[in-house]
Amino acid sequence: MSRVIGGDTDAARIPEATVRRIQEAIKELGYVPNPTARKLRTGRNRLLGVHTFEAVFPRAREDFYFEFLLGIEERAEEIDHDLVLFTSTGGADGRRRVYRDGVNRLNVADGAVLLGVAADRAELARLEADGYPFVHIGRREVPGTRITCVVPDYESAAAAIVDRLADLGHTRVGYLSAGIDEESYADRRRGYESAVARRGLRDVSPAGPPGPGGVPDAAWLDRVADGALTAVVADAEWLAHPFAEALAARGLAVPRDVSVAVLEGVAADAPVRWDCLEIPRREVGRVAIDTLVGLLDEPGRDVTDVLVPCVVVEGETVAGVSEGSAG
Amino acid sequence: MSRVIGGDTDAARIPEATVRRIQEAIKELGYVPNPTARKLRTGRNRLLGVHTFEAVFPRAREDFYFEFLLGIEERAEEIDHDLVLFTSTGGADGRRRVYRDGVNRLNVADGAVLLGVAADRAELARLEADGYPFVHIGRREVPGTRITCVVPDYESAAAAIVDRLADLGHTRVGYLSAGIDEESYADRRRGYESAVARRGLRDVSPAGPPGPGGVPDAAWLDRVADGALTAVVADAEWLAHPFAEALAARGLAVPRDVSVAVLEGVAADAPVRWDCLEIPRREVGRVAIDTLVGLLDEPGRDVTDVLVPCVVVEGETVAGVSEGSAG
DNA sequence: TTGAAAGCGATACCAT
DNA sequence: ATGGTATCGCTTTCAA
Repeated sequence: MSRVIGGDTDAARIPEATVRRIQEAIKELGYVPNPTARKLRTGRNRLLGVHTFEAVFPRAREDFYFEFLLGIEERAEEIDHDLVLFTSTGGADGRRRVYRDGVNRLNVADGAVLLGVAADRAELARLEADGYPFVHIGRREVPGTRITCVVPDYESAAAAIVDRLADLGHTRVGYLSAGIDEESYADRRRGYESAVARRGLRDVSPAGPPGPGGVPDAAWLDRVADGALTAVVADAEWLAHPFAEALAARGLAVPRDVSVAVLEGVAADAPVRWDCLEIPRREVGRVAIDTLVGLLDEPGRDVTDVLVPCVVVEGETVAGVSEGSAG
Repeated sequence: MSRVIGGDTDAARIPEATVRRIQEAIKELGYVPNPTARKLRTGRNRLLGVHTFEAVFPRAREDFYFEFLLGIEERAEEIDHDLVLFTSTGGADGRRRVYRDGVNRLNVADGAVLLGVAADRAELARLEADGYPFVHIGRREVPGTRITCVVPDYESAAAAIVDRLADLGHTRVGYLSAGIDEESYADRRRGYESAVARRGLRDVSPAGPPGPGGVPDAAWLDRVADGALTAVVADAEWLAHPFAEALAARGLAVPRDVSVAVLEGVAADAPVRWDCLEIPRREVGRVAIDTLVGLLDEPGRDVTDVLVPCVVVEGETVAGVSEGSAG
């Protein structure tokens, strides 16, 4: 009977008469397979979990989760899976946790997509150790653990931007770091540095982290004003903006004297049309689902991080090297 | 052993030593209860389904689903349940269905909250017939079936607005109907009519449905211009607006000559600050969860529709009867 | 080809 | 007080 339900009719070579007989009986009795029992037996449910370390809907209007979820829902629907939203809070601290007094709550779903700005690395490690199939949106590195991440390809994007600067004739460039010790920032920096080396550019970045408000080191700014570099790449808009203002205070203009590119997405209606990245959040969500299902179909496979390309958006803050610039 | 896990330690009067012994064994072996098996056995999962007849996230920015989901997630989290988002589409037509070739897909969850502008009544009826525990947000009446709905209390709200008009001295009032044959509109109308009767007011509503663009019948408008009534209640803002403009064209002003109240929520930044309702969407979401869980805890209970009060928002379009009005 | 039976993991009841 | 066992509904294997 399961053979008929499972659709193995061809493989098992069941007489057509029998198939019809069973199908009629099914209709007659109003038989409905029980997904829970099915899951207990086969381990599959067509349920994919989504675990966010913060509440989703209250923030859905904001960009961070929303676009990811859009892609996740979209793709899940396409491949005929449902989504389990793990919402119930774990501890009294309000932070959401995967494990509630030792129990992995995600277990009802075949696997899960995890995301959140404040992912708990200990929980990720434990999840991996338990062999639970999951994918994390955004790179999270946990020593001694290989977790599968789906990540915007910041490294390539940063390199592409440096390449573009080099193509435009810039030879002395700098990097405005957010000073945040997080994987995605490390990715950007790595892309920048490898491209700088490859193109034989001179790196004239500020030494320390930015001051309060994202204002760079004054001494370094003076060097920039003296023409020490002609282009700058910034981790974030909140770094680029004070930088541009500091330049203006010293009589320099963007992009006339210094080109500036931002390594993150910038709202289309921002006051300055920065050259920036378009972070493919929706696509990342879709890819996360596909990666997760791949993991489920081939449990043994060792999946490395999946990179989703970023689009480089040309704005009004990058230009060719001006004639007047000191060599 | 289940006794210890289930926390029935007090009831079963198990020696403290044994409890500790088992708890240590649990930790030792890394035992983790399997929610699927649990569900199979007990029928409960702490999973609540959310079925929308359209995709949620793509519309999340819009008001319709968003506020409901906010309340749903919030309350589910509070009572320690997770949410299953039923996203996978049913047929090729793109419409989402509960039943996919006969299988009730909601069965993985203990029960479900259904919502959607285009709810499929046949599916609701079948769900009810199958004995699946669910709650519908918004009133849906299906002949021969009692489905539990959680609904904004439009009827009382409409009555309250009429009461307020009566208190302000209005004796001749009218109702601008959207002409939509839907339960929530019927609720509003019923509230209006019962209050009109109770307060002994004269009903001077237009005869037919509004014309294109929500413009009322011209003959009726002329009667209004002649002072046939002093207050109007409208199903929706798109009816109130053309009405006010038609009045203006006839030299009448709102609320000087005619008071107008709208029986739905109006955006706070709307050009006109209508007297209107505040539809408690978030609270409706919360109540839906509580009602559903109540249904699960007491399967036999026959729950009637649950009404969630609307707040009447005072704007600038309702005033007392002016002296000059014809008696 | 078809039917019978074992087992997935947890709970609840009935023996001990 | 504790250990054993039937049961939830399904899939899969093994016999007939």
